[in-house]
This record gives sequence, structure tokens and C-alpha cells, in this order.
Amino acid sequence: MVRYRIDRHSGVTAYMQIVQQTKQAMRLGLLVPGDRLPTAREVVGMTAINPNTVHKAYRELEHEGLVESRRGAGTFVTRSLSRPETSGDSALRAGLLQWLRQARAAGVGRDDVTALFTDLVGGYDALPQEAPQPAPADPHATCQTEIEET
Amino acid sequence: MVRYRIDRHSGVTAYMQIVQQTKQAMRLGLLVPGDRLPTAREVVGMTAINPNTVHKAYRELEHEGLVESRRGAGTFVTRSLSRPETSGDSALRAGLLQWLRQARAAGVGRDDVTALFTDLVGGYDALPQEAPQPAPADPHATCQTEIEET
Amino acid sequence: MVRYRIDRHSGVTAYMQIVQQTKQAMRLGLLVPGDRLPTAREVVGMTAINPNTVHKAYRELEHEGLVESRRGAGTFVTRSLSRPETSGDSALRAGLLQWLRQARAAGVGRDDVTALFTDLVGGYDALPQEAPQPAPADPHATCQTEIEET
Amino acid sequence: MVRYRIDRHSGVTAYMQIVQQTKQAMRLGLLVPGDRLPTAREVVGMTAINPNTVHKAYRELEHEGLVESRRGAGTFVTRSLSRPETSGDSALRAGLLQWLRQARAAGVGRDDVTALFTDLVGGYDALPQEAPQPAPADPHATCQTEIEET
DNA sequence: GTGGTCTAGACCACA
DNA sequence: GTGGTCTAGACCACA
Repeated sequence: MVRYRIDRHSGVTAYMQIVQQTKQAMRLGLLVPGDRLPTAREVVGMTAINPNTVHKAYRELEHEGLVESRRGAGTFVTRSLSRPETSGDSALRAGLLQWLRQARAAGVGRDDVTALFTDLVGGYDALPQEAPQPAPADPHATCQTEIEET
Repeated sequence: MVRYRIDRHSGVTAYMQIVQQTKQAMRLGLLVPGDRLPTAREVVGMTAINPNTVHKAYRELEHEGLVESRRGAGTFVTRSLSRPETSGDSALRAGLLQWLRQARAAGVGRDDVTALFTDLVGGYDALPQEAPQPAPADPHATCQTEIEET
Repeated sequence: MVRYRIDRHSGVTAYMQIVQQTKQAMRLGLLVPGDRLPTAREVVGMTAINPNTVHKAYRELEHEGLVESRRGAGTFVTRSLSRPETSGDSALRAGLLQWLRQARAAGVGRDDVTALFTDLVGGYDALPQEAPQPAPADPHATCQTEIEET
Repeated sequence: MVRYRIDRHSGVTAYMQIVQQTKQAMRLGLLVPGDRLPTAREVVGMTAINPNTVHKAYRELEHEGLVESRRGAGTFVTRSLSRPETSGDSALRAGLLQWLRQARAAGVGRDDVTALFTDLVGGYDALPQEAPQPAPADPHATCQTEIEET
């Protein structure tokens, strides 16, 4: 079952956090069509928020066409947001994990890592969409670049 | 001067976005101790939010001990959050940029990239802090993992 | 319930008076952890100040870690500042009250009494912390000093 | 020369702090008619506030008829606010100092002592103005009261 | 011109 | 009903 965590100091409203975390789980393939979302009661148990707030979040998801609530049965995922490229055994995932390990080994804190990501992802849509990778035939060069100085 | 951008659809309150973007700029070394933050009027000019909202954000930063406002003079950065490891010419930054290029070339969207990051950074603090990388003596192997079939 | 009183001629801003009076009540044990502060509306009722001003005061207290506001529920005291030594039936309290009576009987005004206190408390931290009272074995002498010719 | 100290977090404006501290000094007899107040330049030196602010404070004092500024000579005290009852060698002063020593010896902090004073002085004007002291002929009883429990 | 305080009032999130 | 956010705008303190 998905686990929700509400951060009351994040500046994001509680119901929106539920919405975002649900979508997040769908993107990662943790929630796929047919899966049932936790009941309001269950969410209340994990987050200490009011059931009305959970309902509001689920209504929002339903409105976006991502889930469907069936009377007496629960709320179910109806669409898939997952992409094979970001699944548990994907190379992209492995690559990012690798990078995070380097950052961690370099003693960089989580907040700084997040700041760096946020900064760079801001220009994401401007990156080339087709693979103009420097030298795919010679990964070593790429490595050098990555480990030395760019 | 720092530039703020308010995304009214992000679910994050406006004043909190100012707070986060300011800290972000401090982490990236764009704002260092002694620098003056934009005046409330200037922020109003760039973002079309109310001066009171700017003031609220700056006050929050002041409460956190990051800035100090001096009546009639402006609001000034008092602490440094920047780390050399994440600066503009750092290897970490280059590495992450490289990874983002791969993701983009693979046709993965910005939201999915962000979902992946959010997911993995959740376990960041559990990663080993000292470099137990598979084969530190042979960086090529590491590269393979990172680049193959992406 | 705590009662706030705003003195508009004191030179202290309204929100700060709320902050100080709340801390004051906490120190005197009139507000203890778990207690709910008056709602913004109630404070507006007793003081004729704007709800935003009350909110500002409560937020300041929250920043100092003394209270916690729960949306839809109210604002609650989370820490204790009370000390048994200054409670309603303490000897210290009785002693000070006795001194104030003497001052009043001598025809000294409230402003002068306050000036005297402010002046002497300025050196409070320099007073000996252990009891080197002139003649602890003979309290009568001490009494003389305190009462004679007043 | 009087020493001013500005507390920027007290909620009292700077010029008002100058006014209050000046009156305070006058009440305690530290400033008597004929004394010259520090020049704006001197105050700027001790407090790091703007000379305009000092002028504003002095103007306020002049408006209240307490001081008088003479062109090219300085600002001079014209009235006395001091009372013999609160002078340096008064019994009242000694009594309060004695009480403060007891509080300090009991381990009570400055903030708590101030809270207690503020609390009790609030009812000062309601205290009896003529001397109905319990038993001036037998100070011992009073002492007991003060030291034991009341 | 710069920040600080306060008011009045709208609208939302939450219990 | 309770607190949170935001706007619009007035007025003040300060440099």
C-alpha cells in the first residue's frame, strides 16, 4: 500500500501533498491500474489528517481522470503514468542512484543535492531531445568528464 | 540580482516559493553573506505578488537566521549556505547534467525525471557516506553501468 | 482564559505586547503545555486589534517554539516556562509584594518604582548566585535593613 | 554621561527607547537639571543609529518640557524627575536589591524576575497608599512572612 | 527610498 | 468555526 507522508512545514497544502504523492507513486509504477488507494481511514491513520482532506485529494485525482471511486469498494487507479524508462531496474534509475552515491560520498547533504537538481532540471526542457551524447562509442571519455572537472 | 519566479500552479504558497528560491540561490553560491536581497518593490516588479508577501518571506528567512533586514537600508544575507562541491564548475554538477541529458535523450519527461529523483533522494541519508563504490580502482566498470543501454 | 490588554501609548507594538503577555502568562504558570490560546476572534474581542495582528503574534510565538497552531483547531501551548519559585504562593512573590507595599506607602509612584526596578535588574546577572546574604544566621538584621526608615 | 542601549528586537522603536532611557536616568537622578545630554554624534557612536533618530527623540523630550536645546551648545536637562525615595542610598533601593539577591540565590532567572515584577506592579495603583504595614513595631513577623511561605 | 506595522477584508484549508 | 494566505493600502521609522 502507498504510504503518504504529510510535511506541515512545506508550504504545500495537505490535500495537494496527497495528490502529488499519489501521482508520484503512479509514475514510479508503484500504483498501477486496478490498484486500490488506501481508504480515508487508513490515510488518517498514517498522517493524522482529517478524512475530509483525504476525500478532497481523491476527488481531485478523480477529476483528473486518474482514479475512480466505487461506492462501498474503495478508490481505484484507472490509468497508468509509469514509464519503463524509470522503472526499478532501468538504467536511468541506476545512473541517478550512482550519482547520488557520489554526492553522498563527497559529503554533500541532501538539501544541497536537491538544490542542485532543482537548479539543473529548471533547464531540462531546453536540453537536446535526441541523443547528441559526446562520444557514446567511448564511454571512458564521458567518465573522465564526469569524475574530473568538466 | 536574484530573480524570483512564482509558479501559481505548483501548490506551494507564494511566500514559501520566495523562501525556497532564496535558500536555493544561497546554496548555489549566487547569494553570499553581505549581498542585499532585492527590495520588496523589486520583487513586486518581477513577480506581481504583494509587498506584504515578500515581507513575510524575508521575515521567515530572518527567523531562520539567514538574512537580516535593516530598516531603511534593505535586507542582507548573513550566512553562507554554499558548498564548493555543488558550484557551477563542480564535477557533481557536471555529472548530474550529464544524467539529465541522457534522460532527455531517452524521451523521458521532466515530471518523470523529477519523480525519479524525488523517489531516490528519499533514501539519500541511508546511502553510504564513505566511497564504497563497486570498483573504485576501475572507474570504467562504473561508467559501463551508468551508460550502457540508456 | 488569558486576558490580553493592549496599551497603545506604551511605545511597544501591539503584536509584541501579545507576545510578551503570553510569555508572561507562561512564566507565571497561567498557561501550561496543552492549553489553548484564545482564538484570534476572541483576542479581537478583548483588545480591538486586527486578527492579522494576533496571527502575527502567535506566529512569532510558534517560531520561538512555545506554541503550535493547528488549523481548524486552535493554537496550543507546547512548552512550559513556569517556575515554582515565582508561583502565586511563593515566598519570592510575597517578598516582592511586600516591597511594593512599602514603596506605595512611601508615596512613590508606579513609574518611579518601575524605573528603580529596571535600573537594578540591569545588574541582575552580576549578583551572586549563591546566598552570601550579610548574616544568614540572623535574619533580623536583614529585616531591619529592609524595613527601617522606609 | 548617560549610556544608551538600543534593543532592536524589543518591539519599541529606536527613538522611543532613547526617550525612555533618558527619562529613566532622570528619575534615578543620573541626569539632573543643567546636565547636557550626549550629542547626536555621541549617541550615534554608542548605538549605531542615525542622527535623525536621536534628534527625533530629543525633540520629543523637549516637547514634554524635560530638556531644552541651545543652538551650538547642546541639549540640556531642565527639570528634575528624581525622587529622594529612590536615590542611590535609599532604603527602598536597598530593599529591592535585597529581594533581587534572594531571587538570584534561589536560581531564578532574570526573565522570570521581570515577569514577576511586571505581574505585581500591574496592581500597584490598587495598593493602599497610607502605611498599613502589618506590624512596623515588630519587623520579625514581616521577615518570617517574607522568608518562609506566605 | 527602504523596511515595519497595522487595518480591512477576501478566500481557502481543515476539523 | 478555526487558522493560513494574500491583497490593497495607509502610515510610520529610519538612512
